[in-house]
Amino acid sequence: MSDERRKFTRESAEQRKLDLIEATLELVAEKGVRGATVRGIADRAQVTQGLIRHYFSSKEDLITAAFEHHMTQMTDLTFAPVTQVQGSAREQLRVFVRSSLMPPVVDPRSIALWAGFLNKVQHDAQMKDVHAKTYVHFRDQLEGLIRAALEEADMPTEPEQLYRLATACNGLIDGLWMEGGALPEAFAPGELSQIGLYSVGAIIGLSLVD
Amino acid sequence: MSDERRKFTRESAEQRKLDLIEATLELVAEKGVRGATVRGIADRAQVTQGLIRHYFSSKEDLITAAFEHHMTQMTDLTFAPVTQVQGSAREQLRVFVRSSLMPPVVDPRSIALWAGFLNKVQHDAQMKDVHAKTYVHFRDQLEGLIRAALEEADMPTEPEQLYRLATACNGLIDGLWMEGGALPEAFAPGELSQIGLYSVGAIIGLSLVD
DNA sequence: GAGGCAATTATTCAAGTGTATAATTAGGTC
DNA sequence: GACCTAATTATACACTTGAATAATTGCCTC
Repeated sequence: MSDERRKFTRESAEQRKLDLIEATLELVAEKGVRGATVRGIADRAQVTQGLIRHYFSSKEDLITAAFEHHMTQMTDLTFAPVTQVQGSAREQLRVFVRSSLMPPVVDPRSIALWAGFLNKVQHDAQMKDVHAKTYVHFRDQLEGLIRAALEEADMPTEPEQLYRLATACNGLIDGLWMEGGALPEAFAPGELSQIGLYSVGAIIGLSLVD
Repeated sequence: MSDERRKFTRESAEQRKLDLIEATLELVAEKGVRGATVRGIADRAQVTQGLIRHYFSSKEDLITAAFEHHMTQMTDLTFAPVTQVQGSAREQLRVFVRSSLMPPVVDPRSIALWAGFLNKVQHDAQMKDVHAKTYVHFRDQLEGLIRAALEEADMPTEPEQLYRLATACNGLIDGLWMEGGALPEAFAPGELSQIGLYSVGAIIGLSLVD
């Protein structure tokens, strides 16, 4: 019959896994890890629940894969703007701070995912490792940008002091990121970036505002 | 018979509610809201599950009560040290920043609770309201301390600028608080407080380090 | 275009979930 | 010391959960 529909179409393993991971992230953001049920995920990805077990050995496995995918994505999103800047070290630092405090990095969904995964992160060794590595990477990149900007301005800094500056700026950015995502209506567009630039500049003693 | 044990003992409504709320908070911190089941909560509080319905109209109701209890407790914990200081405005600000970045305010459990409740906060109007009010209260108190310290130092500041300073310091404290709770082993005791004092001082232009 | 096999769906299962209702019993009152 | 009522336990129910297995079926190969 001409109106007979395929009951399903086959997809490549990569595509199907990606579909399942993205559906998982949506649901984790909405309801947390325990609220992201295999049936809910399958529905969201428009497949039946049995397929999940075909691609992932367990729900745990899928959750871990989704977490790693998300962390990689966030890292890429955060550092992409900087790699496209050819300007001075100060300009690179400015771009980094600004883009870290704007959409799409600042986003209620990101916060919801961070919160949704935290329990797992605190209990699962593998996820804890990924989380710590991502944090250290972010902090180290920031420290490198700060060091370059200070050297460029003829303000060489002791390693220990540099560590403190980077930790402080990292905390500031994370805190503003969190507040921007948790209370989106509390800040005007660009406000967080402005506050971030001013404050990072104040902390490191090198103004980042024009 | 002399060895016959009471099958249960009656408690006042306040005590039982508090027991249930504390058991709830423990489980939310450990497993999130959905992982805090009525049976698990009842076990933890050493009662049977039916009793929960006797004191709370639903699990939802208990969760909300636990959240409000926790937020009140955190607020008290945060502001108690300041109220016991009679020193200068600068000294009060120092105490506030320092104690906000030390145990028991900085604590993995607090972060876990924050994360565990976030989903509910984002979806439940009542909880969103409590959350926003707590945030605003914290920010306003901080702004007041900053204003007083700056006035005391003969550095009067425009309201708009003051708002920006308070938001930045608030973000900094929240970010360091989050990192201290999420990565406890990454910071030595007192390290976060030291970094916080230095950075808040840098942001507001009034050193808080001796 | 016929096989064949892996991708996908369909069904089943035991355990856990919140809620509702019935059955006990502790502990104050007279 | 016998009520007697509210606190507490005990039991039941309908539904959801992750996982396991069986049954289909799309699509590539020859």
